[in-house]
Amino acid sequence: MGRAPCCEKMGLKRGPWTPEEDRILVAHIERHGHSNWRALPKQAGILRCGKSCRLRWVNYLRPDIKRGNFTREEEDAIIHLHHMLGNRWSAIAARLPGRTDNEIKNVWHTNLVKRLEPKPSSQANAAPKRKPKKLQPEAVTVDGPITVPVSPEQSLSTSTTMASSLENAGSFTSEEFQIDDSFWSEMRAMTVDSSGSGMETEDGAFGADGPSPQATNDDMDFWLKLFVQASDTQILLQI
DNA sequence: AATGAGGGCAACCGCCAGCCG
DNA sequence: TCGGCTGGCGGTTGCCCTCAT
Repeated sequence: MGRAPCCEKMGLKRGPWTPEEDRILVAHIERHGHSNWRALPKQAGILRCGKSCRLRWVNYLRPDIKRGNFTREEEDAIIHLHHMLGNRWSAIAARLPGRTDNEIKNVWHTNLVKRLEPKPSSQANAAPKRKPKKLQPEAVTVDGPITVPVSPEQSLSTSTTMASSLENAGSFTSEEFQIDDSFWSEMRAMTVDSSGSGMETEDGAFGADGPSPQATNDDMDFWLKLFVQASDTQILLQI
């Protein structure tokens, strides 16, 4: 079958979206929905291909998208989910309300990969060459092993379903495994208890030396233990 | 103040799976 | 059952911004 012609072959616009294009797209979707992405640009009067419109909407214009920096909890969740799901960014994004797969993918490749890379000992304590582009006001790092989100709404405060990831790990179903706001409170409290596990450190979730294979196993154990412990108050587990 | 390097992120590309006629 | 169409996904690219020199 023939591949659909791309934007440039059809004389359609490419590249960054203008505010005007954004406005038209949002207005059209709010009015008519997006039942057919291919027909949408023509109906809305946008000189873009449907794919481009969809991407723009999904990754940027959707009203439920949470802009701004990732909290430490979110980053830890990404690391954990990636550990279980691999590069299934959409599956990971589905468990992080307000975050898109593209955003998570970017964060993974720009921040978290480095965070998880084993650091050479000579550089382990070296100052970063560059300062972070943006500060993260919503994540307060303290001297101890704990980080505390300032705003629950900016962490994973909305009801977060981690069911599918756990389904992949086995034993759980969507209906049986729901995490709500207090989950992270539980987690933080337990993080203090399990400070010996090396999960949370000032430098990162896996300790300043990065994850050794053993650390990776410990990480898995940590999360499993965490889920089981949390089940007393918030989570129903059926094993 | 100028400039080169590096990082972050939006957008594109190409493939795949599912739906429908 | 088959082929075409569409939406969705993951990988990659390239521009722009920031920082160090």
